[in-house]
Amino acid sequence: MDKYDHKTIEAKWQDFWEKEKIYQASDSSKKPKKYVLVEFPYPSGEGLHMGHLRPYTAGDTFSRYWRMKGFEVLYPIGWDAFGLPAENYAIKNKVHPRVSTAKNVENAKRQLKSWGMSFDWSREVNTTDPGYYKWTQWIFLQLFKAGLAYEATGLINWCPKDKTGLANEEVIDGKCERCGTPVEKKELRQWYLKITAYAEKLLEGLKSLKEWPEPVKLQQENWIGKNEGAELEFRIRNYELGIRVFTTRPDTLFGATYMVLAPEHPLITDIKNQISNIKEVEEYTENTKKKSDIQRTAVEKEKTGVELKGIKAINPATKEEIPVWVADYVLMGYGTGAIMAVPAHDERDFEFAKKYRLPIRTVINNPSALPNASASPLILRGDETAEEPPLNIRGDSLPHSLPRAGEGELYTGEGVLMNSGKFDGMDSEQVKAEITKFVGGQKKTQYKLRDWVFSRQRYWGEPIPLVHCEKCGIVPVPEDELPVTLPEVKDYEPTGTGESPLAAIVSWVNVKCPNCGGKAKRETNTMPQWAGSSWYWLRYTDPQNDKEMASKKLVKQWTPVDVYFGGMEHTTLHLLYSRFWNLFLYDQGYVTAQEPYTKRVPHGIVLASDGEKMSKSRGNVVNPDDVIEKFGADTLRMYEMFLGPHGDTVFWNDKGIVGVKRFLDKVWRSAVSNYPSPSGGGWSKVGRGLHALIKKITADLEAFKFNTCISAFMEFLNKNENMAQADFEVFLRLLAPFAPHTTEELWHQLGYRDSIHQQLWPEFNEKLAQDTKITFVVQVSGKLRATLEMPTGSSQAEVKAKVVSDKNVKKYLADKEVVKEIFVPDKLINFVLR
RNA sequence: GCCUGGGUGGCGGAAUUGGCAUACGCGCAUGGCUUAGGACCAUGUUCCGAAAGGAUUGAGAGUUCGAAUCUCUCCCCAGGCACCA
Repeated sequence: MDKYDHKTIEAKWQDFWEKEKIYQASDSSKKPKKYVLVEFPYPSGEGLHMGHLRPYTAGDTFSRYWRMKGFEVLYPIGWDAFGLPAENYAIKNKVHPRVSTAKNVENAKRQLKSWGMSFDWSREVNTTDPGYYKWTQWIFLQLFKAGLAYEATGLINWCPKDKTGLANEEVIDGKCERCGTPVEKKELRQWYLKITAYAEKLLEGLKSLKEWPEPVKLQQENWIGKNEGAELEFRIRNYELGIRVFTTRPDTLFGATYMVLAPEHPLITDIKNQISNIKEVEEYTENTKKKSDIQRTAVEKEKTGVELKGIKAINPATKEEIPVWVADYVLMGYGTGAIMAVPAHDERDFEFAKKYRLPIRTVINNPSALPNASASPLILRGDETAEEPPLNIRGDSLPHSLPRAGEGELYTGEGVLMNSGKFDGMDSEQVKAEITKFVGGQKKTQYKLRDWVFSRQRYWGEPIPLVHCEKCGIVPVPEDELPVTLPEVKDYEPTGTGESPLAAIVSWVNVKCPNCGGKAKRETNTMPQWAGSSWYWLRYTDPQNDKEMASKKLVKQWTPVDVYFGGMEHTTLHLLYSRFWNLFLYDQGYVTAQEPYTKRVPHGIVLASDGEKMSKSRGNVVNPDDVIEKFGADTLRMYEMFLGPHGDTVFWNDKGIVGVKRFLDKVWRSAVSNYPSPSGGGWSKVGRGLHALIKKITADLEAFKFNTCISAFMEFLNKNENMAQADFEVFLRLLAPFAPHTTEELWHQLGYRDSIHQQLWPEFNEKLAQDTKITFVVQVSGKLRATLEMPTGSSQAEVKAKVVSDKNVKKYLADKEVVKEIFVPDKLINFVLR
């Protein structure tokens, strides 16, 4: 064979690997372990796409590398198969999701095998398998028993197209994460997981994740959104209840000239009969409800609000009576749903005060503002108690006590207090605690993270294993009755009323209470798709266990995951959720690692060559199956890596692939023409360069710089087309994780019987990896004037002696005085002229 | 608006972290092989210039013997968050 026939060869070795089971991870191995994880795919009808190839190839290459390094590597795969597409397909075509899913799994599995992935198929899991979701339900029950799952009625995100509630994390830019439909707010009874109880631990844990990329950690940190401040109470005039507010700036309390309640704030209904313009207020709050989140939070939008006439709050610091407003720029979901407004020191309050002519009182001195008010006559300072009152434009003195409505200056920084009674002259940063104490408030930590809306009004998900009993209330299904299996339904169509299609299966819904035996109904909501993936890496360690989620011994043996390849888009979804579940299971003593993933390696997205997302409607999809048909898996894998750095967005471009194909053909030709018969052993004359190659490939692999590995291979082969056979064998071993089929075939052609993937990774000798000669850079005043071949380790004197005789350099040095000479060993010599 | 990345030939990208900018690949050009080729092989290919030489890493400044790399100002692109008090 003088040409590499990828179809025959790749199929042949895929069968061989499967038969020999060389990629199965052994629980009883004496070798040190490594756990390589890739995000398991959703088996869609379209099959796997280029986007899957990127992390899977990286994980595969890495697994192969670690196996050759002598580790027992666990590289498992499974199916995240609950979810909407299968269900929507069922609605349309009346095919049970179980059936279509099985078909899609079959196809995706064929694809993964054709890519030459070294997965351990004996550990395959499927989230829709009752033997799997039994344990998803079991974990839910543990959360429930720990008080971390609760039912509540509240305003939640609702996707009108998918007809289900959504978690906060599933709303991207105000739209449904799955289908892109603008999300609405709906008042619904929902199950929540109290992820907020783990806010601090999730934040704390990030600090221990030394091998996570900073941007990923930062994004999670921002999502959790910790904010330290104070909770203060403002009394309402002639009323027993007060208004509690959260603020990060208690130091500006003296500047709080009004208050704002969120439109949903319960106080508005409580004091309804004291509000003289209640009609106007209710009209406003009703209007707000109708608006979508997108409309409500649009930045360009001008702020609106209505004053609660007849209501006055009392600023606890100044004892002044201040107006109370309702405005939709205050959100019910954060803090207490009410704020103290300090227009002089908060941008939003400033804007609002300007519009509605509310008083703006400066209480923090802006150190960068000009001290003399007359120097900037347009800026009015409010009720400063300076001895000489500031001047307005006409030069008149201003009234002393009250700030002029709607006029003033905005300054949001820290500084020295003014107009703040006994706190005047103190530093704003230091005075925060004191002022909080002065008005009887408390220090308070707020998080932006919200509890996880955990129920979905859809069919194709794990049933929530709870029962509603008329007498006992909510009762968990006993653990020995798990799993609560999904019943067959006639109609998958979501009802849209906030009830799941399961509610219509009377025979399934009506049960006896496990507690009292009385009449009870099953919970009919299902879990979100994120449930199954929140613990799947644990199941891989012990996938057949029907007594436990996974045996503690095996969990301890394999976890944490050493390296987890996946997408940036899961940073505040799967990655956050699974860390939460793991932390919980850790606290309960079921898992041994506090953090599930030691290292996270994100990949860039694969876009079409037109720079757009690959999509059927655009017609720019490149199907990996077609590329494999034409070029083979090794070429596809290597080209995908060669496109660009693993973390970068890459554009698929059909044109460049021939470069990688040519390289592999060249490897093939080189082998077939140079080494027709088996022999081997020892190092040869190109050994030096080869040591350098081993060093380079090893280092770049460890740093996930796959693209430069490929260049290094190409460069080496270009220079050493006819290397000695022993060297070629080393070259093949280095290339094996990248081109598993080609290298396996050539390895066997060289006479070996074992798989190349079970060979050891080549070691390099540091001394031999160094060049014996190096090219010196000769500069005159920092400009390159010559280069010079010198033996490694040459001294300054040796280099100089050789350099000054160089014609070119002489020309530049003639009649000039050398002020300074810079010598960098094995690199450069620079003559600085006057 | 805020927070992250990033900006290098015609294109994808490389540069041992302050020391030969443009490796490797695509494309293109010329030549070879071929009945033919959009196959393969060889050579060349940052820009200006006939050459000597000069210029060049988004723009501008600075530090340094020396800057793609460090500092400052500005512009642009991608991603995340966004009326979060």
